[in-house]
Amino acid sequence: MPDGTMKKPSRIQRRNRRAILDAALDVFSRHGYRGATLDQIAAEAGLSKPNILYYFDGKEDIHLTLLSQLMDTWLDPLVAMDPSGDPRAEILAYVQRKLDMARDLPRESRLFAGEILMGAPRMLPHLRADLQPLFDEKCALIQRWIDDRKLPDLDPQHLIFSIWATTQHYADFEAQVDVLHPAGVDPHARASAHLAALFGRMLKQ
Amino acid sequence: MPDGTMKKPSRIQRRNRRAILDAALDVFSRHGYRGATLDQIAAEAGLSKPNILYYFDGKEDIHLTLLSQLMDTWLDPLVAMDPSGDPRAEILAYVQRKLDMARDLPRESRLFAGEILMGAPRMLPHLRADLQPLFDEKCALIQRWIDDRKLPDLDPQHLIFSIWATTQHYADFEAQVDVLHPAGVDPHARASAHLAALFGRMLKQ
DNA sequence: CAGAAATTTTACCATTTGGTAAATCCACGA
DNA sequence: TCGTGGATTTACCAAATGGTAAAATTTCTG
Repeated sequence: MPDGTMKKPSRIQRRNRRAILDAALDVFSRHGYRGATLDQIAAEAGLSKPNILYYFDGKEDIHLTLLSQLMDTWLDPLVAMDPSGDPRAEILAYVQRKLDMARDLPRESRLFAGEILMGAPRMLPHLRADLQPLFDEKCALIQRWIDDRKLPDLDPQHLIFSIWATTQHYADFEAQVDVLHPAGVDPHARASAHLAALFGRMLKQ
Repeated sequence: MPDGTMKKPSRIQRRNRRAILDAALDVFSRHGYRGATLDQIAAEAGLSKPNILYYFDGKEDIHLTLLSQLMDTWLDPLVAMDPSGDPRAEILAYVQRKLDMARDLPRESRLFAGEILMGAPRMLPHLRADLQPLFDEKCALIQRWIDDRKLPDLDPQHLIFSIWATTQHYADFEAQVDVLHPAGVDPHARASAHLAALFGRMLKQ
């Protein structure tokens, strides 16, 4: 059993754990936690069900491993918001990074969205441990910028909520966007310009 | 079997169908389609499982009935956007109505969100039949307003996407908002002011 | 009230699904 | 090359779950 022990993982272990997590990300993001089955994950990973249970303690272990591993990637764009940069440019760059992530990592976005939508039963501790401190820190940073008259008076918390909502919308509600968006135009380019205008105006003195 | 026939439903039928749909809305919105069980719905409705299958053809029938019945309510705020009203006021009023709905009907919001998030497997026809024509109509209306110089140049489609995203965020991602939002302040009032500012600036000439 | 119709319960069933035990296979270092 | 530990498969199991048949009960109607 590769779990529990602190031995360095073998080549086979690394390969298979990666394959399982990648398959699981696919299946969980498309069907949700309850809708996903170990058989689906096993099939997509090219392994047998007992074999994936050789690498993970169970369905919940896979899900939780995914969530924790992806948390860092997910928070990176916010971490990169630089206190020494120009406030307006920093926030607008953050919007674009988040939008790029929605395009490049839609599975990750939907995985998190599904978990939050169901009340974050398995992720609440992670939210409090990882997300909340970062969120508070960046809210305080924006508030400082406001106090220094470098930004107009606005609500840092709800500004960040709106950035999350508008950018992740393109990944999480892709099915709806696809139905409504006219074919032939690049939704990402349009979204990018639209969000730049929306938040650009909001941040203007 | 009350289904199929066109007889007018009895008092008992109306009462029990309502109880089932209300219970189902609760359970589906909290656990998603796959995560919800007929036993849970039955328990919450105060009926036995075979009894709810006397009123509905199955789990999918309940889910589909809910989605269709709620579609009208869901689209009402957009329908109410008046072509003869003041453009800026109409759109800002729409934002507030959507935000109020996220507060007053969070179960409905999460039900739709879950369905869309999973690729809208049971709702795609409804989206094309009900949502798309309305969406196109209102996009055209906003475009007319822009052409008439009553609104600044903006992207109608993505403006509506952003309104949906920011307002529904408070219902769909409530678990996250609850973790991050400071206790003791009314998130709805703050959100209302924030969104009024965000979209108000966007719509200013 | 009597009978019919509608409603509800009891007792099931088949499938799916997360998970396990044990046998088997295989890679790799001595 | 051989043996050992890691990796994989085979054959299961118990619980959960969507659904059904038919009996029993309640409600409605004349």
